[in-house]
Amino acid sequence: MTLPLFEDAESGQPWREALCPGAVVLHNFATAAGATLLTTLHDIARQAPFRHMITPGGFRMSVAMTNCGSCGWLSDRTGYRYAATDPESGKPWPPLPEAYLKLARAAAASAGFPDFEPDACLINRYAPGARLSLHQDKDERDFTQPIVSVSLGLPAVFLFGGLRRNDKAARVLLTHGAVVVWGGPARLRYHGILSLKAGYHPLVGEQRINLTFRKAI
DNA sequence: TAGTCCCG
DNA sequence: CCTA
Repeated sequence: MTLPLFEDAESGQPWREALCPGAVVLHNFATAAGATLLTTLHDIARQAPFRHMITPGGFRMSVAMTNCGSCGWLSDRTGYRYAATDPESGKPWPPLPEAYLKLARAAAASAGFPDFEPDACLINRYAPGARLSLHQDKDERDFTQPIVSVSLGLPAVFLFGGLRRNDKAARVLLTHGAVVVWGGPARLRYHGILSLKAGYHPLVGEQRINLTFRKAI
């Protein structure tokens, strides 16, 4: 339950970094589970391929996305929303694997959110140069449920801002296995990812994968 | 006419 | 620029 506290990011040992009330980074929390998560990811991506969605403004997102779970996050010209089916195939999104659910619940509980029941997992793939500018996650119904974000592969700089877009954002390096959990007073904080720097990760290759768990409905 | 998770 |  209580995670050991280590100050050495390179040790492979878990350690926690508090960002603000309601938000914490659990470094190396998912490092051991990484290989299993990625094997399962290949099955999901075969059923629901990664695609570059279009924002309501008509712009192509640099991050490639897919989903698993009973609903998935979508963006197109008409706006942002959750939907039970993949518009590319008309079929339901692949189910949320039990291993994903267990990891998300464990991370949430470790961060002080013991009753997290995610129904959506957005899967983001960052190639070098891909980024996500500052935004809020506010398409979900219940803001008492936290956000759980799992990083795999290449490291990326996470921006964690305030409740207004112009609030100064903290910068946190998220390496393979890091899990960020934010909820409560931090639930609607702006966040984003800086342009991914090229590199090679032994397990994931030349990319970064992010799994974002949410209770959408 | 507000919102906009784009790029510069 | 769109659309809601």
